[in-house]
Amino acid sequence: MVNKKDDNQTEKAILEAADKVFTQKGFAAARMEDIAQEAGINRALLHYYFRSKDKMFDLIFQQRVSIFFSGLGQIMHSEKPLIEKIQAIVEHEITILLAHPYLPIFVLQELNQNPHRMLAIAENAGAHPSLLLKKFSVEVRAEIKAGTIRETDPAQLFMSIMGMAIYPFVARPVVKIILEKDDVGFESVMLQRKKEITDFIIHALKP
Amino acid sequence: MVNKKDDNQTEKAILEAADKVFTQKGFAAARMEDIAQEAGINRALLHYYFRSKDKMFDLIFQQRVSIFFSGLGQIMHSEKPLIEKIQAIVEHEITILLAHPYLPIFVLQELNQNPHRMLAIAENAGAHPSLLLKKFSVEVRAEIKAGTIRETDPAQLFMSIMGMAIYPFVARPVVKIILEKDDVGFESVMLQRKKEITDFIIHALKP
DNA sequence: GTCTATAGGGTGATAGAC
DNA sequence: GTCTATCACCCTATAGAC
Repeated sequence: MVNKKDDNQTEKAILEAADKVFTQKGFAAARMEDIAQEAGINRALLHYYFRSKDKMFDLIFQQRVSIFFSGLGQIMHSEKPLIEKIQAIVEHEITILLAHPYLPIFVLQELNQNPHRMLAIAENAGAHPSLLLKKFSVEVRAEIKAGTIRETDPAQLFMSIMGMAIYPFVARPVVKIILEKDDVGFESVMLQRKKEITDFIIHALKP
Repeated sequence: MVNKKDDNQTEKAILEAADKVFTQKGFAAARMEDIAQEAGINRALLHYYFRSKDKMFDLIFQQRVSIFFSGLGQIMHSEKPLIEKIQAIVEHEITILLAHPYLPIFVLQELNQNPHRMLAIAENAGAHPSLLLKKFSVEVRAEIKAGTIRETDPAQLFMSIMGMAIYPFVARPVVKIILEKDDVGFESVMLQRKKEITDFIIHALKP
């Protein structure tokens, strides 16, 4: 226990580097050399800490998926009234995606190639994906019955919410060109978008 | 010109195979061997027809982006009234994506890694991306001024339309689990979704 | 713990026979 | 045009010195 330099210092550096490289390039295009350079260390060290590229990737990927789902699960199962809940979802998604720009395209791309990974990981994260909609659906139907919102299919509504919030980040390079914005401009548009989406949905749901 | 077997028969087979493999795995993960097998031929033949993996990919990618944008451009620049135009966009996107399930995640993933490719290709396709919004914006503002729709930012509206239509396909594996559907069920939900989205937008835009 | 050197396997591309 | 054989390189992983 005497001669170790910064034990979990380098481990942390590696994890950050791996996250950056994997997230930006995807598993196949990412090379161990890229990660080592990004972390300022040697390739062999990566294997010393994490054995293999696959093991490293699984770790990173699981973390990323958790970010994507854990917060969402809490909101979905909370006791807020429907409109507030929708507002919270939108704010949460956009806030997270502003902090992690490459997150959704990375997760969705890797998931598309390995759909089975999804279940195991998401359940680990505590958010049974198939249960996400259950409570939400009940609440939507209750509001419809009470006449406070228009007749709508809960699943379709949920897809609309997620699509409006997440899609611009997935299509970021296209959006930047079409809107003629740089990164700063893009982020400012996404900040406005929080209120824009919520208003849009509230009006769309009016009876 | 006597002994050649099926000249553009194999070429066509290769293109189809390349499209399938590249679209499903992305450039980095796709191997020439995969494509050759899928086409029922030999690796060397791929190089005989298309020289290199890069050249092959560029070709496929350009075609895919064209599918994505060419039809959209026509609709955006047409003379339909606003609501009809929005309806046409939604129907067009969902129809195309039902026919090409892996298209958006593929295009968006590769674009994220090579944003510069975007411009050259999209302009080739005849749809200046930065002009896509111009006419649409004017029309939206006209309707607002006429009092037929609510005050809305055209760019935000456009992102909402595209997000609602495209996102479920990008997140297809997640959606299938959350909605507990198989492929057939997913497609039927997306068919319903055409009307769902249009209604949603019309209500959201009511003054 | 961290490095250098190298093994071992895979992949894109070409040469050359048919 | 289509195949087999092979080259040359790159990348993951490990062995071994410090």
